[in-house]
Amino acid sequence: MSRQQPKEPSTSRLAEVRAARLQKLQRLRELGVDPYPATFEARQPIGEAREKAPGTEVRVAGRLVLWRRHGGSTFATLRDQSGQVQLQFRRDALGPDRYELLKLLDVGDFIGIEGSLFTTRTGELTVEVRQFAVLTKALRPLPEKWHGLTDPETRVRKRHLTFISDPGEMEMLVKRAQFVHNIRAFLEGEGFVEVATPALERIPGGAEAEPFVTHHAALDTDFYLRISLELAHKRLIVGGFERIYEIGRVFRNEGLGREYLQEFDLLEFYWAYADLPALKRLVERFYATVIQETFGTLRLTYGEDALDFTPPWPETDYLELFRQKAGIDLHQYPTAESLLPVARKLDIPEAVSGLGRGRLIDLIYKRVIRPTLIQPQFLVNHPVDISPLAKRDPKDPIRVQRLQVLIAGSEVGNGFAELNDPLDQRARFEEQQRLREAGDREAQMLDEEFLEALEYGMPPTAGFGVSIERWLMYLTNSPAIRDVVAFPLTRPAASSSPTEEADKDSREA
RNA sequence: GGGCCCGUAGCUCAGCGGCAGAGCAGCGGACUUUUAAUCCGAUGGUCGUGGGUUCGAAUCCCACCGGGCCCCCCA
Repeated sequence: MSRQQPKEPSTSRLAEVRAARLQKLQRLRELGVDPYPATFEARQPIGEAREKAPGTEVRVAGRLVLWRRHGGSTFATLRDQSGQVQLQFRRDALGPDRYELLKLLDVGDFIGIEGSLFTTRTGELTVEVRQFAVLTKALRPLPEKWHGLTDPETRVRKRHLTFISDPGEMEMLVKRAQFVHNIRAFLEGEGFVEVATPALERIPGGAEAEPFVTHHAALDTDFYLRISLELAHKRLIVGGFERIYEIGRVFRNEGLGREYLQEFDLLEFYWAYADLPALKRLVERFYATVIQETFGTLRLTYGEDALDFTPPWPETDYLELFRQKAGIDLHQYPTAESLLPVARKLDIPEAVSGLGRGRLIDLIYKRVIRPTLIQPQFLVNHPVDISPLAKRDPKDPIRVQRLQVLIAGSEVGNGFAELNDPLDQRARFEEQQRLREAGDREAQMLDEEFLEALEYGMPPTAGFGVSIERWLMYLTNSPAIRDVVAFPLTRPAASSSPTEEADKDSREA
């Protein structure tokens, strides 16, 4: 990509370091050493090499992370993903010419080495290097070897440096991979088929959230990025699928916060002919199995709280909860107008007229009630106002057949007996549409295609959804949800910072 | 979007109205079992950006940019 020698920024320490490394690079080439060879054959992971007995020949490769030069003997620390090991280079073993080459290496370079294992008198397992090869010359210095990289902004903007200076950070992503693998394994084992549905939609549905807008050039048409997987999945159920799931990236145009991402992986599954009690049993088993297999235990802690995922989990009644924790009997407040003064009395400034009854209930719930629900539990019997896609409870039509999984005061799973009455669904969309027109940007849009599909008939179906990241955040005791993703969203960096200028110079050269 | 705090060398940090500092890394040198190796020497700055106050600003004030925490909001 870069065509010639990059131009140097005139006045920075970074530029000097880089110039010195470029000179070493040039020198290597003059000596006939390829600083970027294609391969290093027959390498073994350092972690494996460390298991061998002293005297064994090993062949390992990795990044140089520390140098200790002592005249005719040089110690270094070499690291790969499996671990690190000390190297010793000796002038009398390598010969003066090869030993001189070490001067052209820096911390940060990748090298491959061959040598024999021994233990130093201080007990450190070490490879005495017989041969070495440059695998990649690095041009920029690594973060400080002792303090590492602590600036939170740099850590999030330059994730590669975070992983280099703090290899433990990689474990989160490895854990996530295992977690997702275990989720798939469980659902496949239950006969669920993985499907893939479009992220570009004309009408984003299935959740209450503000969507991102994008544009298709050839069609000259705006599309939305999906905010959930739900409506496409239900159309598949209409089509005859009985057990489907997807782990799909969804996008929500909302603020940044410790519990929120702008894009995240949503797991949803739909299960035809299953009712809410069956769903509940499955979800309990699902969580317990996946957690046990990923973490080896069902007892985890989040912050101050000890969480126990051992089934069965308690079941909490939504309306009863309002009576107990807030002293509100929701049956007494059938309209938004009657509920509004109650919300205002609870000191909820966002409660304003124009909001629907459902939003008011949701606000009271999220502000006053949910923070008190710590242990894993099912929240059931939600009012119909806050669940426009769930089936009504035949015994009490103002409630729906829904279950939410709550962990540490947060929603970590949401299941429904899905609404399959096309006329009821149309009426609820129309109510949402009315709220939308009244200014609620998170109210759902009416999706005519979906309604038409429902008119062909969807069998009774249970559905469930959970954010992989939110779930993992609570399981791994992470203070912020961005801690469980590789590259969380950042604002564009200011172009005027010195670091940025240096970056720009090297790109433009 | 609101409140509080932060931004000084590639990295980690001092300095908080009077010459821009240290450690690590880098450069030169000594050193063949070190462990953040050690020792000697030379070097390194748009003090986030812009404006203002002042004889004088990294330091005080204002705005902006970026970040962190707490509210708020969508799993």
